[in-house]
Amino acid sequence: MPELPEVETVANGVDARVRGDRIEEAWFSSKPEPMKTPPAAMAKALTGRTIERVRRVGKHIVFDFTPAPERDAVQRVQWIVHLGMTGRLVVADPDVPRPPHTHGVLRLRSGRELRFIDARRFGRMGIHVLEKVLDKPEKPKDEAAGIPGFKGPGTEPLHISKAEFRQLFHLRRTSIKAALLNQSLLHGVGNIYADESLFRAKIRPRRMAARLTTEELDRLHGAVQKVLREAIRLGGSSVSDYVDAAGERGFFQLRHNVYMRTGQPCLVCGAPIRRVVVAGRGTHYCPVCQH
DNA sequence: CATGTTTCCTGACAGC
DNA sequence: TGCTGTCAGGAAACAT
Repeated sequence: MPELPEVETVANGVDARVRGDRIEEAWFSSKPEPMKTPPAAMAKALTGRTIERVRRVGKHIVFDFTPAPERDAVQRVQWIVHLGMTGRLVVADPDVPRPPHTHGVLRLRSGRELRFIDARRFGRMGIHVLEKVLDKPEKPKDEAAGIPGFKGPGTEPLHISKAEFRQLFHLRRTSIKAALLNQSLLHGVGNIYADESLFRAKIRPRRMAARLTTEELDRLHGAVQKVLREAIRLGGSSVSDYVDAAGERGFFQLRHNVYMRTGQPCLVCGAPIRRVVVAGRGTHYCPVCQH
């Protein structure tokens, strides 16, 4: 399931393939509304735009378009895609048959197609309208993220400082696992990387966030960043059917210490990995290494 | 507001 | 073989 490293991999792959390309035609299925923006309105907003850049914000994929003064005067937009659980963005030649559950197709000037495929339809996409950007030419208030326009709900885990990280969690009266999954706090950590980070920080998932010591929070901060960076380097984790824009699988699943390793020996101490449900999610941890 | 619970959706897989 | 039932899980909607 796509979390920050997978989304980053997909966004980079799509960017490399469609940057500078022009959207000649857009189509979206009108199945039980997988979109925040109605399909027809979204197609209209995208048609004729030239893709300037594709990038990741939290678990969202953001499409920026090259300035088009006349259209922008009416409304400047970005296209936001969330892959949900099984969503895939794939660049393909039109003669390659569209797989089942294809819910969106952008026909590009290069002749290729950008396709959105999503079996479970937990994915979401929509048009993000930027506010009056023309009047105020891009004040770079978000220099760290370097991003005008769409912002995720929470803080970027790769950029957050130790102090900020402590502050985010130290008053939370909920399990640290639930807090890590809360996207309005940290934006991008999902079930896999929450479990893997907690293992590396040697913290049990059910511990209440507010009861963690400063050292533990600092350890967790380091673990989250390390795990995410390493996963990005390996192209993400391919557990169910995740693939990048070229259809390639990632390799971080080979480095998992606990996720989906229930009953198997801990790679550090040999104790069997335990699985419980926390915050409604399957949660994996080592009962010996984690306290 | 903060936190917990339910819902959406379908492929995969267990059990008969 | 083929059917039925259960489960997974991100995030929004709803409930407490």
